[in-house]
Amino acid sequence: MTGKRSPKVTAVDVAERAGVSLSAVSRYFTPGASVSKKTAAKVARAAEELRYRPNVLARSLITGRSRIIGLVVAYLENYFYPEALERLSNALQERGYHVLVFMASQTAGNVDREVQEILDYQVDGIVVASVALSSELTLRCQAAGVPVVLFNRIQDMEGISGVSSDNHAGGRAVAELLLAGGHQRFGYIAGWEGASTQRDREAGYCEGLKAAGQTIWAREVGDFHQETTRRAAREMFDVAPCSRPDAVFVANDHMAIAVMDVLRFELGLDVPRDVSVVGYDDVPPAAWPAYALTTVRQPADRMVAETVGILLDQIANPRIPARRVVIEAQLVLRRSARLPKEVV
Amino acid sequence: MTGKRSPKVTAVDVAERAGVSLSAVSRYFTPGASVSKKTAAKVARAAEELRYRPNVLARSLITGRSRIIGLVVAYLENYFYPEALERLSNALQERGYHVLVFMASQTAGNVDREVQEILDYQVDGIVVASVALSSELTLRCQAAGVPVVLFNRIQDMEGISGVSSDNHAGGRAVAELLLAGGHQRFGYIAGWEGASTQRDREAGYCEGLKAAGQTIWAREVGDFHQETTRRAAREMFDVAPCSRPDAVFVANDHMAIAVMDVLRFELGLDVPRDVSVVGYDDVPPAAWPAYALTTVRQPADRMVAETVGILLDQIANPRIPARRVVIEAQLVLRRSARLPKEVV
DNA sequence: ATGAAAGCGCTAACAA
DNA sequence: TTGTTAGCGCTTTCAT
Repeated sequence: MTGKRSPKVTAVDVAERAGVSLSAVSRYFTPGASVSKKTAAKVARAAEELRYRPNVLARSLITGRSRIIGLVVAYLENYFYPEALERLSNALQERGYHVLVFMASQTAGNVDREVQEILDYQVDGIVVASVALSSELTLRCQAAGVPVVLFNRIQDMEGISGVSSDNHAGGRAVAELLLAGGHQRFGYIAGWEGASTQRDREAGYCEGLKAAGQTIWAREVGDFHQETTRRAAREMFDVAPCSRPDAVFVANDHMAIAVMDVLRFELGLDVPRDVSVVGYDDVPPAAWPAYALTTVRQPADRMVAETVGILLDQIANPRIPARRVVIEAQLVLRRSARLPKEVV
Repeated sequence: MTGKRSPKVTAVDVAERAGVSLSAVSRYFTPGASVSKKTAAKVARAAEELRYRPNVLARSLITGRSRIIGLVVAYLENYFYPEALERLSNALQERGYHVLVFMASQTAGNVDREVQEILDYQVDGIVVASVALSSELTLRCQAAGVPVVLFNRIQDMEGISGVSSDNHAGGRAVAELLLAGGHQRFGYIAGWEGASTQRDREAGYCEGLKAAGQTIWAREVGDFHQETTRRAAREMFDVAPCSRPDAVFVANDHMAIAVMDVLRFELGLDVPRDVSVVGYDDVPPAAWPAYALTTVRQPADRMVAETVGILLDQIANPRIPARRVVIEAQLVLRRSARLPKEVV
């Protein structure tokens, strides 16, 4: 078999061979168009023999629909995102869409160029994971009639849909758990401070502490980044035992795992005897027995389902207003945080 | 600001406003075309005011190049792949390409439908990660003139490029390490047996053992899947101490981590005192101190660079023959495997 | 360096 | 139900 490259087979070729018109071929490949059984059979046969497949790009030039969804994503090293990506892609694939990936430059703020490029591809919709959009860009998407859904982020901007878990309630639940566990000195390791998720988690945590007359005892910033987080953890815990927190809430699991490693392997502390650690997300490694991380579960499946739902609704009917969906987040109790006596 | 959707701005609109011809606009947006400074300025201005951007889909209809690379991927829960995907996408983005993702149905073999769909999008090239292709499909891609590169898999089929690490040598190096560590009973937990990576790693391991007059003492299959692997580990290690392996090579890190957890937390064994564990890939969690997994590093960066290199070469010149690249894999020594005395 | 015109592969009126 | 025709938004000869 030589590597000879056959000339491109078009619908015209199929039409000729089948002895029908170009439109007949087009109709055969358009779901729900009217073709008689007889012509359908003729087209089917010719198409099969010629190994013809419609060119979706040419099609979308006319229909105005590319069946491509642009996805902007930044932190694939946070294992919440690969999982979300897999589910998102699968859900969209089932409905005949596909995902075009755009990696956001790690340097925040530069998402704008990516989004512009996405628009160039005539995508039918955009999912932005874990980053925010400038209002300028938002406007552009709206002008282009391309719906945008923020995944795992909420933005108070007209016309921008968003799906997230209830970060505020989640943060508050962590505070209550830690309080009930009889802890005294509460640490917090923040994610990147520009992120709404980070802010909401922290606000909920503080509010929960405050309701019990407590406040944060120590605070560091980990920027959603493991190395930065390790430094933050050393800063917070490599001190005299009496001034060291006995509980710490870390803005996500990815960082919390780094914190646990520093605590146990660098500082020789026991988790949870010396320090309770709680994360956020419930990524798969949080469930690995070596960590058994108590955390707040973000239901990726439901978040993806909502994201897809909003997006497809808006594609089908552009006049549907933007929706912001906040999904309940559940505490997942494992071994990294001391429990109140009664619960045990 | 109302959500009014502006009518689509085309190159004709820009031409009119700039007082030039359609071709002038096209040339302005075509790198390396001849436009005078004066017209360029006029077009630039009009385009800016109208917020015009070329429609890449319409362009590719003519040029025959979509600047889209199709990626078929299956196991995003193996953290080797998110990392690879991120690097791949970044590398391609730098060269003006973008990745269209196709999740392969978990049931192997059905990749064919995905690849066909990819072809429909007129992609310029295809990367297939972690799965094999039928010869039928391979032929189709060739006929369509679309180069295919297998990532992390090698297939002995004419016209199919592939990039992988040296799985055979890697497996052999593991055997030698374990032998040097003074182990006596060698276990192996296999990945999915249809995978060439799995077969090569096992073959190398066996060969290494054989060279020292040893053989595999116990063997189970984990299918690249954590739950299956946990069962396999119980089967292998929940036996009388005298008949239990004192070293085990697991076909990848994702599985090796599950094995370590079963060993330590279910069976109460110490790693590496009771059992040495070695994995393959060197995914980020392998370096987390809680595992400190000795493993074989697959250099994702180099593998991606080679993949992109082959792909772009073949896109640029379709007559370039398929290339198979095998990249050296390095042993990474951590704490999960006992070391020979001299090395310590 | 520029414009006119042809056409990429397809769908969507419109007539028949 | 079927075929004819006119484009979708752009690039690319070919003249000028």
